[in-house]
Amino acid sequence: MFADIIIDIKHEKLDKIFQYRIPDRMENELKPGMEVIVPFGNGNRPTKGYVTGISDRCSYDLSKVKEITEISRDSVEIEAKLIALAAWMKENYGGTMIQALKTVLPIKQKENARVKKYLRLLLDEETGKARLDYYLEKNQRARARLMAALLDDPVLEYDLAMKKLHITLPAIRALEEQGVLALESERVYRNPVRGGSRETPDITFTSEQQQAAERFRREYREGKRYTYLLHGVTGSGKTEVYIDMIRTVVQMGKQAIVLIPEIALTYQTVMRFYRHFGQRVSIMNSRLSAGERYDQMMRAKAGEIDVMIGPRSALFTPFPDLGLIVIDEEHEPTYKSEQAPRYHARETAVMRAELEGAGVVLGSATPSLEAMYRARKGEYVLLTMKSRSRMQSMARVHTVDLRAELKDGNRSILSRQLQEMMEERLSRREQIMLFLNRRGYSGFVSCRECGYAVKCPHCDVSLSVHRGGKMVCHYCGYEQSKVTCCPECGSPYIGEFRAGTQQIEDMVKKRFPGAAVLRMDMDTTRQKDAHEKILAAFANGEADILVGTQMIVKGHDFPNVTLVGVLAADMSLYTDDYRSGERTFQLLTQAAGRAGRGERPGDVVIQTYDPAHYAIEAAAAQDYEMFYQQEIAYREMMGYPPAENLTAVHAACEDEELLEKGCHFLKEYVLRIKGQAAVQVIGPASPGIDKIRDIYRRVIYLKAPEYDTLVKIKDRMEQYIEINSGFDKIWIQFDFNPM
DNA sequence: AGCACGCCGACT
DNA sequence: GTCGGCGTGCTC
Repeated sequence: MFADIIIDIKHEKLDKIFQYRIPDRMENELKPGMEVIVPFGNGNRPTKGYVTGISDRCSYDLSKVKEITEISRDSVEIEAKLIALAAWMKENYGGTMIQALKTVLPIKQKENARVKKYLRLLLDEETGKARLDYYLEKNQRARARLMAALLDDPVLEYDLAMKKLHITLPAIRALEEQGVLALESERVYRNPVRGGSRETPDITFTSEQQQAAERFRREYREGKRYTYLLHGVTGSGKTEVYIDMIRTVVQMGKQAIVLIPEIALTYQTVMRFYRHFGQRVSIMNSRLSAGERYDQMMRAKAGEIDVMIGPRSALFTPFPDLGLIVIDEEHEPTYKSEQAPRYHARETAVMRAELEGAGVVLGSATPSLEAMYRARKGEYVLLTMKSRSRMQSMARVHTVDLRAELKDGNRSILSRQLQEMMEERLSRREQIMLFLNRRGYSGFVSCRECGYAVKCPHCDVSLSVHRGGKMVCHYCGYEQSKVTCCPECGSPYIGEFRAGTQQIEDMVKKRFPGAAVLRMDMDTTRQKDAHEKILAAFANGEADILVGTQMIVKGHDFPNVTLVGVLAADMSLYTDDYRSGERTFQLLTQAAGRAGRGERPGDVVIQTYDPAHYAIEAAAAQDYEMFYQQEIAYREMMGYPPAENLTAVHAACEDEELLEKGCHFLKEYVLRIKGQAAVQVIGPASPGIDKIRDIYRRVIYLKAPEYDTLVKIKDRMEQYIEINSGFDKIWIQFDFNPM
């Protein structure tokens, strides 16, 4: 028997699998995920490695294969558990073990630079100079170069010295041995959370909050570890409940992870935790450098912190005794990874909790169908909070039928009712949010005579117009100047189609000249911190109206906002994936939740062309149950997740013909191996965008009632792809229950 | 990352 | 010729 092993050395060159023979005495014991000691390299020096797989065949020159020395028993528990988790992820989401390990283990990679290495000169200037002369005389140029540099600056950064001076390790080692310099490494753990007052404010719970927190506390102390789904309407105070639950866990000497969707990682959220847990809270986010993130992981491992707050990746914080994982806004699509392994944080959290004896709390105002489905089946414990805390009442929701509006001659994007209400709010100096339910900003350019749309030559997407008259591709960055006549038919009637946030901003300014308008979209938030700045400006009352896309409806409390307008509620319904209804309902509910967070009650105006659609009706009625029943019936009928399971097999290749052939063979293969299993194979189909950066893309869908069936097919397909060299140039990735 | 190998200039 | 520095390439 042979074991696949990855060597625990952080260097890209070694980022591959090495095979070792398994001695008979270990055969029964050795399992993937275990840490072992193996002889490595020419000197057979004992090296740490992780077992990623076991097989009875060996694909390497047998005479060169060595034997595993031993299983390291004193390996850190934390790592062993994370590796087991990685093995589970690899199995359930596809991809390689290395990819899985990389997502799970805090590997330094090139951000190693944060843990800086320095060269320090140990000699005084005089002896140093003498030394330099000696090296020059001996014609030892590398040493001389290094010595000269050290005389200029007695402490050099290792990386810098290597690159700028063309010095390699042997030269440094030589000087080290001669006692000329010392190789030092300094690790600077930084704590990104600081400042703020730390009075522990008393939380006054509503009875619903009380019930949820108490039930958790009781069951947790009894040693029960469940996955809870905390379904609480916007403003019901979920965060306070999380804090209380985490307290319960921390009091028992355990640690907690709080996952938040990236966008909501706001200063306020962190400060709320800071007030309760002080310096023992740390955060993770993309704004921290990779090195800083690594430092946070190390602090966690060393037991310096109790609570880690961060996006998806914080799920793998190496806590010594993990007690609880909280996933806030559980329904957010950011919890699904876009890179292999394409894991979902919710399922992975449940798995990690199981491996480590921890509990899980999923929180949302609009739970994902998946979570609610499992709760109804009894897999999760459902905790419900139906009323807003702090005596706020729910917003009133008005639906406006845009078709009727158009019939009555109003061609503006603002309905008459919305305009009236806006005027009223402006006169009362209250704030308004206008939400355009649409991704992107300005529309694409198309010809009104022949319908030709200007596309990117490298990608299968329309170019969009930016200020300054340029047309830009968002996928590859391609730019060209704006066309003045149609390249196809020569007609001069070519121009931007559909209104984006920018156009809405202009329009609103024209209609309400006295009002100060702020706009928030991809365009205005491109700079660092622009996001927070705009929101802060709006919260300070620097503007009366905030116009924006999705991003304005997340998180944030604006007590002075009493009117929210959803300009085109059904835009997100017309995408052709099965989650469009769910996404629309969630967005509308969130938008509605923005209104009336202060003392005054709020109003919400939903403008739509399809007021009878159940997602819009349910959002208008603020009735999750009604939505859930309709949506789950649809999913069950169509066999979509969570009722059944779906795998998207993405394939991409520069050669369109080769891709088509490869997909054909893949499909044939699946049809051949599936046997009597209830598997549906759909495609190869277009993934929506057929080409990005000159690389063609196709997708095959596999549908089956049981997840395991799909996992088994994935395993067979991975084998098939590896064996057949025809797939060498085709990039293939699996996506289980894609979002 | 660490080790051997081999090239190339310098010294006996 | 030989010695030693130093870059290169490989490690199951």
